[in-house]
Amino acid sequence: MGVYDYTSVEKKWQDKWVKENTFAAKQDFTLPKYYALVEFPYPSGDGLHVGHPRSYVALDAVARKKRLQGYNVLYPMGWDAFGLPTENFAMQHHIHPEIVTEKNVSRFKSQLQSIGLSFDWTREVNTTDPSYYKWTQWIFIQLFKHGLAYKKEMNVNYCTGCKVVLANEEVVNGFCERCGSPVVHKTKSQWMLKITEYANRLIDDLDDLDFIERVKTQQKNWIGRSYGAEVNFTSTEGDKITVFTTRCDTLFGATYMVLSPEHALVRAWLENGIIKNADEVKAYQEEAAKKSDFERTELAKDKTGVCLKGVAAVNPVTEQEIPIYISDYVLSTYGTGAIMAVPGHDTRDWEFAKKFDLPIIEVVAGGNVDEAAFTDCETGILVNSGFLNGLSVEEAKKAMFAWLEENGIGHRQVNFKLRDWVFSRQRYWGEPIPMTYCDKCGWQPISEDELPLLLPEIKDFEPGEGGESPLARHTEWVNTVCPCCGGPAKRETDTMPQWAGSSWYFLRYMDPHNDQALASPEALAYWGPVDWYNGGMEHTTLHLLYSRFWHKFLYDIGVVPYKEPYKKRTSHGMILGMNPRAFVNMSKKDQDALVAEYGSEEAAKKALVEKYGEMAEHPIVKMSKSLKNVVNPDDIIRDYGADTLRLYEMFIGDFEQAAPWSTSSIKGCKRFLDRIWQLQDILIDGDEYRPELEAAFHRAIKKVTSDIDSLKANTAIATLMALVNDIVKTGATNKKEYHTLLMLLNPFVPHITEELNQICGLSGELSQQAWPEYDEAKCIDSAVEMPVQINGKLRSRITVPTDSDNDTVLAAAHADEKVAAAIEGKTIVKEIVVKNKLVNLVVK
RNA sequence: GCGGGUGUGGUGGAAUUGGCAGACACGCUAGACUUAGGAUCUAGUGGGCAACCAUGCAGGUUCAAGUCCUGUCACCCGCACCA
Repeated sequence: MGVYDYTSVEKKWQDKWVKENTFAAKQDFTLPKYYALVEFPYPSGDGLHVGHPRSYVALDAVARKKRLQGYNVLYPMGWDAFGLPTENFAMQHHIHPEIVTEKNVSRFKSQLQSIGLSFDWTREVNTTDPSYYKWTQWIFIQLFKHGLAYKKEMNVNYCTGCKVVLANEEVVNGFCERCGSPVVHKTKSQWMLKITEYANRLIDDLDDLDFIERVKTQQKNWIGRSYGAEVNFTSTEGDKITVFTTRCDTLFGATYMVLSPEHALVRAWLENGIIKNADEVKAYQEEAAKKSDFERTELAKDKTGVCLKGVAAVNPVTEQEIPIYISDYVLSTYGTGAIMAVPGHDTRDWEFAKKFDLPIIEVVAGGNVDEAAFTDCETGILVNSGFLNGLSVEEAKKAMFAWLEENGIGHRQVNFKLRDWVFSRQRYWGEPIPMTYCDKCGWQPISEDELPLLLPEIKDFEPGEGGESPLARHTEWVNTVCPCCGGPAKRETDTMPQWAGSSWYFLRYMDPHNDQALASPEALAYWGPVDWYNGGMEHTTLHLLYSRFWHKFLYDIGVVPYKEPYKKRTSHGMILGMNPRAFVNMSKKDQDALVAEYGSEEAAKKALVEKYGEMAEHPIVKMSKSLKNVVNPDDIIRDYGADTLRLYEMFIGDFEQAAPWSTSSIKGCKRFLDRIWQLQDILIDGDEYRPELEAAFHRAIKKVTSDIDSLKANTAIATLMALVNDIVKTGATNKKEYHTLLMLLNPFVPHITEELNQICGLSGELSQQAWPEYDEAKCIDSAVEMPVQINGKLRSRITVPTDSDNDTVLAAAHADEKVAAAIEGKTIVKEIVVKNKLVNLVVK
């Protein structure tokens, strides 16, 4: 039948699918539904790289299989198109971001279509479309009306590169997650969202979800719930100093206190002249304020601080006076910004106490507090602790809670690491925040029937130097009337962060053209929640957490009928590339040249590390533009075809694991497809599996069916390769077999399978057929080959009828020549037969 | 430091409840067909001449361990002075 012309065949089917909307979800809400979702991309100017399709193809296979199994499948795609790179590109090239976005979207879309993904393109959404962001703004207004959006003057992370405020989640080691510029602190008035209000539910509700474990633990750690107590100390000046502690059992061992340098009491005491060493204290405060987050963590090992002279605290349980220090190891943003220090049983306090020569009292026996803090809560027994003596840590905590409450000194308290979400960005290319400020009425949302509040068309979207939004310069837009009193008011000029539009997009797919609501209640009830959501690990504490928060809020106000947006969450591993700077990846010629230059291979490698950093030691690294090791899917499709690309991405390895791209391995996938193509030459009639292949087919159906659902496409494909090998060995295949094979392959390689099915006239379009069924009873061959072990070592193999009883199997084993020779003259101690698996004879 | 994960041929990776380690593929070797081969096909391919030895390392349980238990090492990812 000649060579397979993948280019024209793939084009033919892709055009047909787009033209006929073959994969559009049906509006029939009585059918069983399945909602498969992949994270919609940010349409950057670079186009797709081979990492994108890994996620898309995996769920495409799931979606295609579910359709064949009779589900009404929603598998949508859209564009998360607001964001900085587009805006930066637009500024550099003096093109409006809207035009840049449009261009990028059309490139992405044609790339996705050239992969043959079965997206429902009738439901495409775009976060920058006013008919979409109308509802993003609407949700913000609801958040405001329910007290979950508030404006606050606060210390924020400010990226010196992007000139924009960042959320905590966007700061990595003190640097901007996106551009890598240092992040500094600034005080700015910001819109905040009270995600902390949902902290408990965001943790607790994880229990019922089918999320991969690392996503759950990462979210839990990020939210960082800890159970403890708030305890009130008093100062010698009569102030109440509240601390948070998880170890109230150690209160008798609190020998000093530490406040964060920013603590309000320190400011008050300085103002009142209570602190005698004010200069020293002020100097330390300034020093601490200057440090970036990065410096603060870098210097973490070495404790610094200043003792406040002229004021002390009283330990409420010992009634002893203890000194008060300020130190930047106490964070103003966690707990109460103040701690009771128990050097005997907290590592940080211990280090601090050693450095400042403070008393260390052992209150939990079991370690040696002179050498190190004893932090074991399991085995320790309370000592030197009055009424707690002799108790375990757990018991002592309970007793202390009771004592604190009885005496009005403290109470149980739960604290979180999670901070409220900084929601303002001083940028142009984002959703306008639909709020106005009036001197009389304060902040007011604009009337909901004025939504969407359109982003005004402006030309100068450079950010202001002082970190001011570009919109602020457009007074004709800024000046408006107060929706409350009708007086003069000003619009909010900050825009929403990139995460806004993606926090609810999966709901819009359910009913994307609705102009009365973000989606109809019927559509929301039918399609939700998302059955399977796949996306990157990097979004675990960003998009994934944010969207769970918004969803819970929408649930609370009755918009959505279920409290979690996603039933199941998985995460694909990255596709890695060759590191051209690693010695082992260089051509022989370049290696020789380097060896010649530096004298030896070792010296050459060392020189590379000096030149490029440690990275030069790793042969496999992330793909990046700077290394020029990015593989473009367009090239792969041109050289091998979309089906080969799809097959390879699924075959490359464990889906959850990172995998290096290999240009040679991909050939194996191409070869396999060519063999599938060639099978048509040996096609014979027949509408039943031939006996010699029947069991193999039933097993393959079973394996592929379950493997697609458990993200093991690699083994599903291996099974199909083995099946093809078996078929080829028989020298022929019949129509029934070929059709089943093409059906099983269809979710992975839809083009070639549809084409072969059509050429050979096997059935109507595969996309309209029913998924093959298997019969458990027929998965088993009539005879099995069983290994025979003597003392656990393989000695021979016997073939017996399947499900033979032990006596039959043993008789066959003993009849075997090699076995007989091996046990010659030995005593049989034990005979083990595992049905259909193996025989083991234990001899002496 | 805390949390999560991974260690299997030259490479990517397979191995239901413990039950033939290395499926499937890449690469490599030899051969065939070819003017040619970076195409295709056939055969071979963990190590060792063998007995045997092999799943990071050291023990243990078991008739039987990649899988279970104890200890240990290495690497990767996330968080990181969170009281």
